Amino acid sequence: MTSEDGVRATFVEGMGGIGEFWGIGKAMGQIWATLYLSQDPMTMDDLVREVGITKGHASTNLRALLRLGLVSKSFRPGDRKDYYTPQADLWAFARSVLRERQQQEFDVALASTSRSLQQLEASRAGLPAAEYRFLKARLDAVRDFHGTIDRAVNALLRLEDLHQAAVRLTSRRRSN
Amino acid sequence: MTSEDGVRATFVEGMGGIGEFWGIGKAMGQIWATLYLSQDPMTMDDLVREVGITKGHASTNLRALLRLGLVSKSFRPGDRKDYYTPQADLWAFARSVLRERQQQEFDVALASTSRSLQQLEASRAGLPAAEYRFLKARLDAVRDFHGTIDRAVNALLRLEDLHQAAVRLTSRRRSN
DNA sequence: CGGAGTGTTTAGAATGTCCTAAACGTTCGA
DNA sequence: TCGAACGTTTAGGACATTCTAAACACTCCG
Repeated sequence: MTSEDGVRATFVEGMGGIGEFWGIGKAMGQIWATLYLSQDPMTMDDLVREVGITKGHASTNLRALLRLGLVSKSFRPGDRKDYYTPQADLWAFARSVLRERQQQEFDVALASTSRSLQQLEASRAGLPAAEYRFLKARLDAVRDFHGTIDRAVNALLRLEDLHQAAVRLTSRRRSN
Repeated sequence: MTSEDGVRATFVEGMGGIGEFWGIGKAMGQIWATLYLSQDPMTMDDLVREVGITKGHASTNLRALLRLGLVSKSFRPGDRKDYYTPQADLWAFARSVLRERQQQEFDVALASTSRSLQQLEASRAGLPAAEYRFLKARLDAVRDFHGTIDRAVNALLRLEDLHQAAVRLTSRRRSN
């Protein structure tokens, strides 16, 4: 029980909240935060002790973190334990999370809108012309909107240095 | 039961998913979608019928939608019903949702990180110098990161035409 | 072999969120 | 004043999610 424990506890708790908020779960946030404030790689047992979750839960969440590239695993000769290291580059971290969310969003949104448009065309004959035009215009607007967002996010994700883009965006040059 | 019902059902269901995904809830997404595909303002009873939720639930979610500016309310002389109209400008819609999330995120993230930093300073005397420097560096990195993101999002929110920014971002001019 | 050390899987408990049903309050017109 | 129309609030049920506990599988070493 050293004197910096409060520091870690506060930060870990906060990252738990952020993890929930961004849809990656409280435990994942807490695990990542714990690793992030550790000078050395940690084992699953270390995490079980420090985060206060069970081994099984740690296992599941570590696997998810590995899949997202938010944590990496390493080994030591003559030691059967796995050692975990956090992705400490916060911009890479953000890119991973954003990429994941983008993927999910894209699936559901694109599917429903384009399917609606197909159905609209299919039933065009049975509709009043004004109704058809109205629905077409609205659904097209959604599709265009989504397409633009999607391209913008992908452009962001392709930037090797997201940080630079953010700084540039912040510097309020009026470009017109 | 006209032939375009499938169109609406598909889209409404999809927006329900998107609402969940963005943390505003399924019902809010569905209600907004229903209004968006209606040529005329709708009453709460209309929505109860079309979306298939109860009056109470509709009431709660409509209030939330109003608060976020995603829906607006109007009246007709000699008619006690409230009439609801969707925010049909999708860029304004996105701005509202983004603003809301930004607010929440900022609260939790800033609070935990800066509190951690305070605690770190408070317990500085009892810490090995190397440990102090390590924690300070990591927490500072988080705070800087968060500050940059926060400024970037606020810059986006201030743009009167978010669409233009997205289009510009997409057009991949190498600016260095 | 057998047993200790490590990580994974799973059944179910705990928790939180969403939604309904119904009571309630208010306003308006007969 | 009464009752109908409309919207709000609330108690609780249904559901999904998250987490625990414990069984399980694998590997290595004595």
